[in-house]
Amino acid sequence: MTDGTPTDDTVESLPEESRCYCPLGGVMTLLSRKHAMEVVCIVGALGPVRYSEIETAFGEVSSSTLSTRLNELTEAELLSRERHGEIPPRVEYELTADGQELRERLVPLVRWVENRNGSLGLG
Amino acid sequence: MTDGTPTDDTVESLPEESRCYCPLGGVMTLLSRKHAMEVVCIVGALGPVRYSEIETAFGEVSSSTLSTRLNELTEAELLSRERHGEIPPRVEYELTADGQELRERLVPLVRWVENRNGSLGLG
DNA sequence: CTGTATCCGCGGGGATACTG
DNA sequence: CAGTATCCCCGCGGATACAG
Repeated sequence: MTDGTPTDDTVESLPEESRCYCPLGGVMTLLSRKHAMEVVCIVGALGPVRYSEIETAFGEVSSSTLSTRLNELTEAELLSRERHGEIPPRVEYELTADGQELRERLVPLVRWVENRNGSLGLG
Repeated sequence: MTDGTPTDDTVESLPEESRCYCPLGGVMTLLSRKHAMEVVCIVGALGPVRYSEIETAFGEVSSSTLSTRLNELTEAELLSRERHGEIPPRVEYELTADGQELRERLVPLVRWVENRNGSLGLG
């Protein structure tokens, strides 16, 4: 999208041997951790955002967990951490280019899930 | 897609208040469980598929875990279970209409992740 | 073949306290 | 403010045995 990566994966166009059924590691494992997708969405939606703002956007998440998630995503280069290093400390998180590409794939999924949560009684 | 649900969620068109940063429950929690997304992809890719075929498609997954995942997804009406009830028992899993909608959102995500796994050393 | 039942270990994640 | 360190517990998920 930003780099010419093909994104026209309409399901109909996928060949039988679409390589879906292979062991997914790394990022997929990361994304399966609690609140990981939400963090990506929040940071994407709120733009450059501070730690406490993310914390507030969540109703429920402990600081340790959020911190861990943030580090993992930053480590995976999905998030960038910018320190405006003075006192009081000011740090801003933002999606990297890769993070935005991820979010583009995440948003349709999340929105679809939200709709289902609403229409059925699954939430 | 099959029912007129809007699917044109290009990120650019999303307003600032895109409701991404809300507590996601139910299906999202389910999808965050181990191998859940893979199961959806496998069943989608392999069409009506038997238990043992799914088990084989995974290199590593215990029968209990697979069984649990299958039940959860069926319970959520993302999968359908069809019993051709004789002996030997023959059961086939298939995506429901909802399951296919989900898979449509999952495939771009999964494929993108796979590419990253390949290009970086994250897998 | 298609699962379920049981046991159990490991680690994810919450709470809390504390630091730069 | 922006986290990290620690403790601890729950529950996910693997292994195994067994059932319809």
